[in-house]
Amino acid sequence: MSSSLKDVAARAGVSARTVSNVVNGSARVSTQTRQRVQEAIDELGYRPNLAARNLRAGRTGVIGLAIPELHSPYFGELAGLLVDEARRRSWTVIIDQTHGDAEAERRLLTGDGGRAMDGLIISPWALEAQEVATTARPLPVVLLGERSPQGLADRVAVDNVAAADEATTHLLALGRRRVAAIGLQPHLHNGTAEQRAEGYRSALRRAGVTPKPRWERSVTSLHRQDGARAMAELLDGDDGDTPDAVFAFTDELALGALHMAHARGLRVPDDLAVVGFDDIEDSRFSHPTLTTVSPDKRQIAERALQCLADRIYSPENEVPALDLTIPHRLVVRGSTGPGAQAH
Amino acid sequence: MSSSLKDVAARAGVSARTVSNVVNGSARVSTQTRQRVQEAIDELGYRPNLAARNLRAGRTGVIGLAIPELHSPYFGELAGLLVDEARRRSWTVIIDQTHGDAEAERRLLTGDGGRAMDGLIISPWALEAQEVATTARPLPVVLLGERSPQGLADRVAVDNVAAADEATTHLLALGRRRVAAIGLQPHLHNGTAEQRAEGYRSALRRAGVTPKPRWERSVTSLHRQDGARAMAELLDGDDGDTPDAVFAFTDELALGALHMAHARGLRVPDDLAVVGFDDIEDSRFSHPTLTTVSPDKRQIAERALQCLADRIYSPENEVPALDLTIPHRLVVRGSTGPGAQAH
DNA sequence: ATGAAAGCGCTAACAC
DNA sequence: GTGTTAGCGCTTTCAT
Repeated sequence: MSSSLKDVAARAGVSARTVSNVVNGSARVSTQTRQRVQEAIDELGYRPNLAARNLRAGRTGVIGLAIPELHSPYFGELAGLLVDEARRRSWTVIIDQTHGDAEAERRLLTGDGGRAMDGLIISPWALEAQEVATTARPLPVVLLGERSPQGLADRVAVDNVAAADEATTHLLALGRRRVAAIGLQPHLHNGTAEQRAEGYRSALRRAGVTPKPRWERSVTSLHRQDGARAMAELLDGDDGDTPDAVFAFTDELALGALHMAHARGLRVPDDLAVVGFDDIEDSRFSHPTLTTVSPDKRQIAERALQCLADRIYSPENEVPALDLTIPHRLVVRGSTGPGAQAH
Repeated sequence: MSSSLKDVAARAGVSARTVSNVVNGSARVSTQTRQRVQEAIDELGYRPNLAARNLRAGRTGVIGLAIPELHSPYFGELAGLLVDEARRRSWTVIIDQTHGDAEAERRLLTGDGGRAMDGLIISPWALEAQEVATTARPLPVVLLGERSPQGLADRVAVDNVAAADEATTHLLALGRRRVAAIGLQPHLHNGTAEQRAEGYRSALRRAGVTPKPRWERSVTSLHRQDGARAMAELLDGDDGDTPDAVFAFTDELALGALHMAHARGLRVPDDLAVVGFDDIEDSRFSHPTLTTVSPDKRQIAERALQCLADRIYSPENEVPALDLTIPHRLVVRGSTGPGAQAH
């Protein structure tokens, strides 16, 4: 098997203590001894055993990342940024996909891993934010997304209501009046959908447009095919009152809607203007390119890790839970670009 | 702090041994004792400490997953499947993004983690497969992708040459003769690009078409913008000899090419037929939908985990390294669909 | 500047 | 069926 600290000590003719000091660069060791120890380390190919180190230190250097789905572009991009940022801080990331399942979300929180991690970043779908916060205790947790833990834990999110309002207002400013929304999720008490719907409605009302229930389409999940299906429902309306604009609550939904619009022979943006939410990579290359709300994902990742670091390294600072709002901006592209002005 | 096995033992009035047995369900324990212990566990909210368990058992229950980039759809989808499959086998996954950087790839192999994992799944970009295999020793490793470790470790991949040949042959069968390729990476000695180029050329030759250097476009990375740039180069050819078909080595490249073709006013598939590789979700909803080579990703994930499990749990079986070829199929969609027949 | 030794929480070999 | 005990490899007080 592989060699231990004791082996190194024996080989270098010093005590374990000294080897430990060399490895951790902690106390002062004479240059001569250090060199001898280093040689022994190299010769033996010694690697400190993390399990033992953690057992002693009571800290693992590992954080958990619980995310609904890795394959969706938004979460894929976010996970990538979070992993990189964690690495910068010398943390290892264990990742888990919850698929929005309550049991799966609880699994990590109840420490199924057994103090296997120092902290957790979670984007809950099924669980109430408050349940997440209380269940996790005393594990430091940062929540990502719309559901507020009401001061029981740190949270990082964009202002969804404002962002949805902006997106809708943008469509209205083009002169569109029959503005539909795709992405409600009444079966989930999902803050995301609710907040975006709220922003959508408030923008309509401010413009003097009465929200129309038929134009608010629900979806089961947030993927392209759900968007395509919802778009089909909108176009199949028998009252001939089809929308001239759509605000989709995610880019994936918007791309699905775009797909269906093409299939039905609609011209985008002339016949139908479309706005999405997330600014995933695809949206910059779709046909037409997609106007979308762009949250600052990098900042989400950085702030989330910063919060976690503060909780882990300074638990004694009983700082009240933070609620960080990350900036976003509306990126105007082809799907509402030139040609989108209503006639 | 949290309670230990010893605390539980004291509270239940039994020895540590018995508690351990209850927790692990190992030896037989009288129903009465078990119940008493269970109560103590519940009351104290006891959770076994993983670090200690690992230290004893010499096994961590953790596997590593080293992937170039989480944000790219192909790797995002694959990572999702791998994580789910690992979970099914009760493994925890620590994830790392290498960004195709040699140092980053080596980091995990040299056990920077310090036996922090029982095995590793890696999709190398920078490192030679053989270096990966030898550096990792004695850590069990499964390689994903095109570079062969020459029997030094297990590998799971699709037959790239055959797949690229099929894709190209499909374009030729439509009557196209000016078939370009996008995605060569001469600066990387990347098996992927080389093998796909080989399949592309062999298909051309078999059809009596002489491969033309100008039609083989190199890219820096494999993303949409690289595909768009390469497409622009092809269309900017001053000899008027522009291609009537493109085989892109990844779907992302193909989608970028599609984007540029639209921008230049080309009709796809009429003016230009396009085939990609990977079958990412976007390709089913792009405009037009993308014909692509679809590797069986789920099977890649399952087989990779199976290999790893065999090495970890039965290291004594000195089974020679496996080289598993995963099935793929050509999925024909709009980008080479009706209308693609050459005139 | 270095050594000796205790002990982190757990499992398993050995008793009974 | 259950108790006792010896470490797993490391860090860290207490000595020297």
